Amino acid sequence: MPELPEVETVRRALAETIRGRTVQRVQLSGAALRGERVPASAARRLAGRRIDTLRRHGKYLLIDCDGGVSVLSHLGMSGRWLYFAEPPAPRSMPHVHVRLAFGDGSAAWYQDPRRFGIFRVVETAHAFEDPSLAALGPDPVIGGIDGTQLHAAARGARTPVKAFLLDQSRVAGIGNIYASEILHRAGVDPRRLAGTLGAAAWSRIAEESRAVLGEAIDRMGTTFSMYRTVWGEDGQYGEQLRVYGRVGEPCVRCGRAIRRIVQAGRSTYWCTRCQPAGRASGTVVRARPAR
DNA sequence: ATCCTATCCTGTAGGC
DNA sequence: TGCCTACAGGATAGGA
Repeated sequence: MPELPEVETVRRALAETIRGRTVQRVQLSGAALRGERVPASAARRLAGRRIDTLRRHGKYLLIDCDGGVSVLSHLGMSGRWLYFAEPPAPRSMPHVHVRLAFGDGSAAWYQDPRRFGIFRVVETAHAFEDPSLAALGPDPVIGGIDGTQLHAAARGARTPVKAFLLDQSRVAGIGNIYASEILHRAGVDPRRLAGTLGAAAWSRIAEESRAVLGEAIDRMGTTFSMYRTVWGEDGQYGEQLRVYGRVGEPCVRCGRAIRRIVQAGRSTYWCTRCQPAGRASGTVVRARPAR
């Protein structure tokens, strides 16, 4: 569910709310997250720690505490971090797997119905050696990406450009919603093989990646169904989506009906007129000879 | 080596 | 209303 803009929104909100607070008590549901049971030692290592810094790379969140300990968090499809100045009764809210209670009575809870997320306690100094983080490509918002870099990385790649953008080892943070949005704005057919795209297309993709992700962060992300901010609010970028989830609706640029296809088991939305098969390849489309 | 598929889960939307 | 199916923002172990 949550992609880079949603995780960044969560990061900023947690920095506002829980930074500087001291964890007084940690409660675990005991359930496994992504098949990995959160060990009781995780709770022991966090108790008494003060939250110092909140970092993000791609869709991963790092909550750095004093004492050289960090939480590595990934929201999977349905994960949420919620902040409460005054937490509700635990039983009123299902699927909460981690409860951090702070000294001042406030709390941060990690809720994840589908349990595809990650919650690990790692050493801050070695956080990026965790296999999940070590495998990530550059973050388009933190370090930035440019077309030249993407063009070089895609050399020889036979995977469709849509799947290429979803590959977190290539670029970290783009998910299924924003991949469709970026390709629409860049005017690139999602079915094109990544290795066949030219410099101009990659330049547009890099530029639109920054633009789309930045605008989505400004609007606190996209609430398509389950994502919420730490205060339980909807993200507002959904109104700005040009193609995602809009099958059959007219393209905002040209009016042609948006189409949906399935690539690698996931929905892709695109406009056949604004994202023509030939354009990104540099093929010159000649006017049909007059008859 | 590089691809796509199936899979882990629950919640929700839509058809009948 | 209720039941059923399809699908969902992710990642990854497998098989082709």
